[in-house]
Amino acid sequence: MRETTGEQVGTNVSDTALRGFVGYNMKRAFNAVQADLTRTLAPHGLRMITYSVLALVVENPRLRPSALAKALTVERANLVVYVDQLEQAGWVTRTPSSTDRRAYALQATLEGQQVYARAMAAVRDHDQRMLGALDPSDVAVVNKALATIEAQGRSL
Amino acid sequence: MRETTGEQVGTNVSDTALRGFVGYNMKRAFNAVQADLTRTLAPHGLRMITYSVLALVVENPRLRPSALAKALTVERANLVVYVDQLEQAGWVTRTPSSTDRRAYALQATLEGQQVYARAMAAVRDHDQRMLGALDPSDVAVVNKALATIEAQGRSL
DNA sequence: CCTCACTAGTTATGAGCTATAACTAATTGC
DNA sequence: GCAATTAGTTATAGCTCATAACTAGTGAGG
Repeated sequence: MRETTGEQVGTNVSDTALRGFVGYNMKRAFNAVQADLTRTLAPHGLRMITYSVLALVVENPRLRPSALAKALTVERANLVVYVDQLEQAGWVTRTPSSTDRRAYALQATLEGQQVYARAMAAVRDHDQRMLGALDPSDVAVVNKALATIEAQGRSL
Repeated sequence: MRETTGEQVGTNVSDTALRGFVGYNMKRAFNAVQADLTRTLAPHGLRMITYSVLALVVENPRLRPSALAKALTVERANLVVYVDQLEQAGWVTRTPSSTDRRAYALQATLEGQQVYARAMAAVRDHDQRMLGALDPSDVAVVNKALATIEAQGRSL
């Protein structure tokens, strides 16, 4: 005979109310992804945000910090710190703009490009690891839905 | 004639490499969701995490902090602070366990349940706001996929 | 029954991400 | 030319997450 005065102690804790919200599922899934991605990038000397910054700099030569901040939806003030770190690592350079003396052009050094290429391969593996159990068509649906949700949120 | 020595300045910044990763899309979408949800909960005196804690306490009477931490995948050490805040607000009580003198039983006060009910309604609106543009069948796919990704991540 | 490993809850601390305000210098619009 | 705006920066603060270390209580084996 089980007592009814005891406490919830096992794994039978109900979170059905929260599971109904996409935000809750997103947070839980993202935490798991983030943990694995952080482990994946650490050996390359990168974090999620610095990896993203490096990726855009490689992909968009002579990118301006302000454009970069806008593209990543990051505050310019915070971006400064990320670029500082990449610059100190010798992977990104700030060269004064030839047309606007307030602005800089960001560029990846050769070493920065090599680090990025290696990290990119590791991230690809990570992505496969996280999505291995998913149907490719579902992945497409998820990516599209996430983009839609993002756009919806930005418009508020 | 456009000069080719200028910097990327407009909205034509490419992030196609990153867009291929679910983690990147998840982070961006989640940031948007989080921003709106934070605004939604603030008037109720709750944050995302304290709302989640309150929800599970309401749903699972006499829940133990350790079981709660496990259910939310949160460190016990951090949970203490969240419960402290809910207790100080008068929404949750800690009563000593009758069977284990180390443990406590968490319970929502009447006021806690009322706050939760009001917040729940607001969160439901928020959820609708974020998902309004999505096909209901896609939402189901997304929720299932997120749960799968989460489970995959936890197994690493 | 006594020791020892383990568990529940807690405290303290640090790192990382985000947001905001305030500042300098340069540009642009009127 | 002057005002408003923009680019980059510095400083700061709040929230989340992770870890270590501690106290107190439990439980299993000898």
